[in-house]
Amino acid sequence: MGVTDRKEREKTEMRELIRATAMKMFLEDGYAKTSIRSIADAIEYSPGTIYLYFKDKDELLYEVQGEAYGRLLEVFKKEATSTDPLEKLRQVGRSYINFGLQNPELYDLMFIIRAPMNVDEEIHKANGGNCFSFLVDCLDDCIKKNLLRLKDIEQASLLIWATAHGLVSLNLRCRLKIMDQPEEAIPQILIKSMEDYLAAVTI
Amino acid sequence: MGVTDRKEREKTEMRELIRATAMKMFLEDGYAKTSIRSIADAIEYSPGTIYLYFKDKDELLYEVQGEAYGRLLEVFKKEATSTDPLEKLRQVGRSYINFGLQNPELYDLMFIIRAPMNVDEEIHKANGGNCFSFLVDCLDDCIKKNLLRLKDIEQASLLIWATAHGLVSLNLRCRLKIMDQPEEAIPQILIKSMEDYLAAVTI
DNA sequence: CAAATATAATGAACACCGTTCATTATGCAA
DNA sequence: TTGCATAATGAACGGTGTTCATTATATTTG
Repeated sequence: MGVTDRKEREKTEMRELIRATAMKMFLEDGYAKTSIRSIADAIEYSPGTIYLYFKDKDELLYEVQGEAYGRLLEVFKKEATSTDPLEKLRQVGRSYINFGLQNPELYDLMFIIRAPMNVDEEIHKANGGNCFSFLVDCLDDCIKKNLLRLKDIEQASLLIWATAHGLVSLNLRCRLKIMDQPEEAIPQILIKSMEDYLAAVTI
Repeated sequence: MGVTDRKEREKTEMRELIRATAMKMFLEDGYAKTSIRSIADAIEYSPGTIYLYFKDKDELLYEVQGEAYGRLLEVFKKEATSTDPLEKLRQVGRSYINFGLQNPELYDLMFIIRAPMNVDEEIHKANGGNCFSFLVDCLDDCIKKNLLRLKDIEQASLLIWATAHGLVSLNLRCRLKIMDQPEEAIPQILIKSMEDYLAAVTI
């Protein structure tokens, strides 16, 4: 039965088309401003068709989230390559912040947007797990070699992630306008802050 | 003309009624899930009436934000009273995190929600300025007495705020489910993390 | 090949949303 | 009491996510 094979292939292709289109539109206009209707328009299908391939808009979000986490992990692998554990940690920090600054809508959808993944934590572990592991492994090296003031790996990972996320997300929500800094200076300030932070926790 | 006085009083009272009702509903159900219609319902007026007192839903948000910042500042003043600058800093950190954990919807609306304050930065400075100043003053003491590894006050304020915000907001968005920790343990982990962080940047 | 069937796509409809505005009701001044 | 300014209304507009009876298409069967 070559027919059922083709059918299945067509089905996954259609799913892929919707996913890719959604990704593109989320990236450009953000999740909230991208409507199911507009996605349907873009692929020249009717709105109802989307629902034959995805349960709801959230499922589309999860799918795109997965891809986004994949991209972040790729960035880590490409940019955090130092053999010196501390330098590698600094590279991870820089990469994370740059990723957030360069892909604001993607970052939003990965870490800030509200979606009921509150319940389904498995999806989320799978999605973000690899990225978090990269950080944990990196810190593991540093702590084992006694390079940091922080001793608990999980707690240290949480702290460093929280700091980087705090910097990026406060900026994305324009909360740094409270400081007297020009717009253009912000990226460097964030990077510098992260580096100062890492320096402070380094022995 | 006592009439115009009363008119004016009634007008501000109505505005206040709407604001208070909105505050209550935002706190309970969140900003997104609270509709203008439902606010109108609650005060037994028609939806259109709201627009006689507020330009749009965002203006209502700003108003509530202002009150929320006021509450946070009150918490700071009440809970961060130590004369020891470092202990006071720790108290601020704990208060901030507890505030976020105990008022998730309020925290959301203050720091996470997207609203076009992107343009109007003055509003925001006025709103959050006092809270930020409290932190800055606190840090100023610490740095002047050479108690911290961080030397730039503004950068240090940014870092500490970012760390606390990172911890709270990652938790609010359930991103900490990635770690193998039971739900109940999270508050203590966040507090402990913040304390460990402050300890690490303390000389 | 034709008819029957299974599958895919449709798009109108539903219940919401924020917002506007012509219409109506109200309370005060003349 | 009449006229008028002000306040309140609620239907209407254009949007949203989502559902589902209907229609079109493609495959299998007789």
